[in-house]
Amino acid sequence: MRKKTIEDYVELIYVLEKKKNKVHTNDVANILSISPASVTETFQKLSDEDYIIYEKYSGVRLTTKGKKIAVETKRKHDTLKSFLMILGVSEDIADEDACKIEHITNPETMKRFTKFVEFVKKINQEPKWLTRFRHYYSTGEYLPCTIEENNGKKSTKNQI
Amino acid sequence: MRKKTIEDYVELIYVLEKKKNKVHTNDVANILSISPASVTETFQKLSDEDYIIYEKYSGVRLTTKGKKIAVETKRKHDTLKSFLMILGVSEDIADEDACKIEHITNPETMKRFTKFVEFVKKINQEPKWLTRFRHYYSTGEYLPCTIEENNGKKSTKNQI
DNA sequence: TTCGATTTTTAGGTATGCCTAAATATAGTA
DNA sequence: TACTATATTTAGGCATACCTAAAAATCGAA
Repeated sequence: MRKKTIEDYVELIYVLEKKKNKVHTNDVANILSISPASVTETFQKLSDEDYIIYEKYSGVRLTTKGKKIAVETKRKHDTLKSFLMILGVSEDIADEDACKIEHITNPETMKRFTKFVEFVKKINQEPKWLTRFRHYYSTGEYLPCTIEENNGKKSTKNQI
Repeated sequence: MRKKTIEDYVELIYVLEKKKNKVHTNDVANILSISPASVTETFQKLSDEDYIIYEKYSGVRLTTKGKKIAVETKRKHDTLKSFLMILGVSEDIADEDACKIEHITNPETMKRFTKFVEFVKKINQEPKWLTRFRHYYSTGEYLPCTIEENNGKKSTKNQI
């Protein structure tokens, strides 16, 4: 796997803190699939830079600064995951890709994604255009938007 | 800037080859904003791994293998850029973000993006739902889809 | 056709994020 | 409480992608 960023660490610590109070070297090492020794090194670095409070052998907690980054990153992650799933990406892959994309996108791009997710979720059902997209994705067939007229017949007059 | 991948190099060489026949150390160094010495190192590595044909002091060309990667990467780049621009991201930022995202997304995700771009571009005008999305983005106001009925009046009955 | 300017390569160095092995601290149980 | 198992840290090492300075090759103009 790619090298881990500060954001990866604080986001993970943030998630684990909800369950465990203190987050330990081994917890992080197992999840990130790296050696505990490497986690210790990074804890020292994150502590120097004031993202976490770290005392040897006793686990870590986020500082205010660390928590801020964590919350922002988690929010980006969740938005990206929703965004990808709206397009039909499976949950596992959406989660993986969100993990990678969350660290690199421009704030403008991120804002577009956020608004897009909001836009799609404004109404309770799946929007018709999205249903048509899914149909196009799986069959290759492009259906024009058919509209239920008052008389119950369909029309292709007003394509949307 | 982040460390450059093999894909970054071959994609750039591919683009430059169209104009220059042979691509030189300095061309690449300037564009990637790294020292010519570093480019030489990477050329040696890419040559060892059969992505480019490299002879000292004489520039490089892509091999078949290198060109294949380059074309794939460029296609991903172009698709991502279009995708982001459809959502309203400005061209410059779309280009930058495409550069980063192109290296990391799962093929499934990439396929969804590709199909989405196709879907939107199937018809000549901007789809109505997309117009409504842009409106929502810039004003925060969620307009339900209004349909021109045969009698010329608008209705919000059939929301799409 | 030679010589100065430019390009490219080589040599040597730095920072970082990972590793393993060994040392040390802590925790749980007898 | 003491001992063993587990968790953590330290020490030393490796690979990589960058760097600068200096050497070497090439180019182009007089």
